[in-house]
Amino acid sequence: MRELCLPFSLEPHDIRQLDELVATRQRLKKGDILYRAGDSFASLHAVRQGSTMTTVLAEDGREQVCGYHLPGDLFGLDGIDNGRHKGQSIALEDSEICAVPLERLEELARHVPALQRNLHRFLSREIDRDHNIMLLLGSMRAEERLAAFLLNLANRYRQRGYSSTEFVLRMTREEIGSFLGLKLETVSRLFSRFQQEGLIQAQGRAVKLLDVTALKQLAGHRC
Amino acid sequence: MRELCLPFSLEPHDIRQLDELVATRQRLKKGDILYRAGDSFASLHAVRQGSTMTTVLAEDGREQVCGYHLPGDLFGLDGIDNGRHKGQSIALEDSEICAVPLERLEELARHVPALQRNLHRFLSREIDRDHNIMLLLGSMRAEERLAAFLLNLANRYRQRGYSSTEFVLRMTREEIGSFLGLKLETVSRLFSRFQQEGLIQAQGRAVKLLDVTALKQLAGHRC
DNA sequence: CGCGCCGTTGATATTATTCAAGACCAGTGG
DNA sequence: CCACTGGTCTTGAATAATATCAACGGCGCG
Repeated sequence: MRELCLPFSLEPHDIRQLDELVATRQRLKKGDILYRAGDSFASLHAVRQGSTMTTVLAEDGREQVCGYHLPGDLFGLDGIDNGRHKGQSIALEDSEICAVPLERLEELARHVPALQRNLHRFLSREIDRDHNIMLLLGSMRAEERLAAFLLNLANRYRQRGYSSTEFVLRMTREEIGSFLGLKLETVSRLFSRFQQEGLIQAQGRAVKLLDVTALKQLAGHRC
Repeated sequence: MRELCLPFSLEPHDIRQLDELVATRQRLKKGDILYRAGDSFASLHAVRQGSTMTTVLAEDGREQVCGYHLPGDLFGLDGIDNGRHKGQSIALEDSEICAVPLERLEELARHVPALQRNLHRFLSREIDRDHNIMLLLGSMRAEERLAAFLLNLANRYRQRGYSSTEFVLRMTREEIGSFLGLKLETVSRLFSRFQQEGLIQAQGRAVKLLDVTALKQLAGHRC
């Protein structure tokens, strides 16, 4: 959990207590579902290894990808409200996920103000993140969305000490499309076009960013 | 504050303490800005009378409406993260807004588990709400979005004891368009079409829902 | 009373989707 | 080892949805 936001600036003693909370450490295979809509909610989840994707489903079956989570990310907060998950979470590759029981986390937060604050910070960041995605979905064109998506990934890989210009996507074109509010063919065409224009080099899911400046310009400096 | 979610199931004594927190009660005129992006953040806000709209801005000036807040709604949680608001909030009509200092709310939440839980519930609901908007923006067509928007308002007016079928919008066509990821002309055309088809009756911002069933069908039962 | 914002509507342009065909690729079983 | 298969990805052509540009009417506010 050290890499997560929750322990930030906590006393060593409190960090130890927080570590003890992390009850289960679950291994998932690619495609495994961690929870479904309607499942009872009890814990936040943290990616330790691998990656996951969270989605919401409409009644008519349409699906919207809401999040793409890399190691160190915390997710699965929908459901605090009524104790039932609203969306679902699926492993994009073989992954290891930690569960943090909310009730015990709240208990600890009551005694450790810094932890309480970090938890709120985290929830607030999640809301900010969603607002940015709403901006993306509501007012950006297809090419701008993909550019923003790639730059967002670049930043997150950099933060984690990986190459920010060369990485392997774990989502299919269709999943990326769902995340960005586009159809898979549109995503595929954009990858081809970006490549033609020398912005990226891509073969399948392996991507290399060649012209980050141009991508930033496309994305409106939003990343 | 009684109508808000925070006091739900709290002891009278704790509710009194919560009431005392509500420090300022601010009057805003139509168009007044409550806070701007970058302003320092210290309080959550609650609508007591009137209505407000929260937006996020892109560097290039594009604006996305993220929320439309009616009396009883709590908003303005962006900014817990780093103490600065990420978006801005503007009054859509003459309004009265309460401020709830976060620090004191957190202090109280540490001693009142039910309040702590309600606060988390609220943050979680906000995230769910955003995910639903992402679903709307990412996978629904223009007419479906407007139908969902109108039904969402209908529900919220019903909850507040007002007519759920007849209300006055406080947003311009352009603001509705920004909220729904559409251009103002598209919104205007949809209002006209819905009227022609007998789904609604509208003149300007005064709206009457005539065929809620059909609207629900359009929105994919999402409301 | 007039000015400016707001809303409507039409014609046209642009963007993204849909439908369709085929290539590629990894994993499986013969 | 190879052929097969299902899922994924790419690409083209046609189509549909929405945006853009433009003009005008109306209402409300000063």
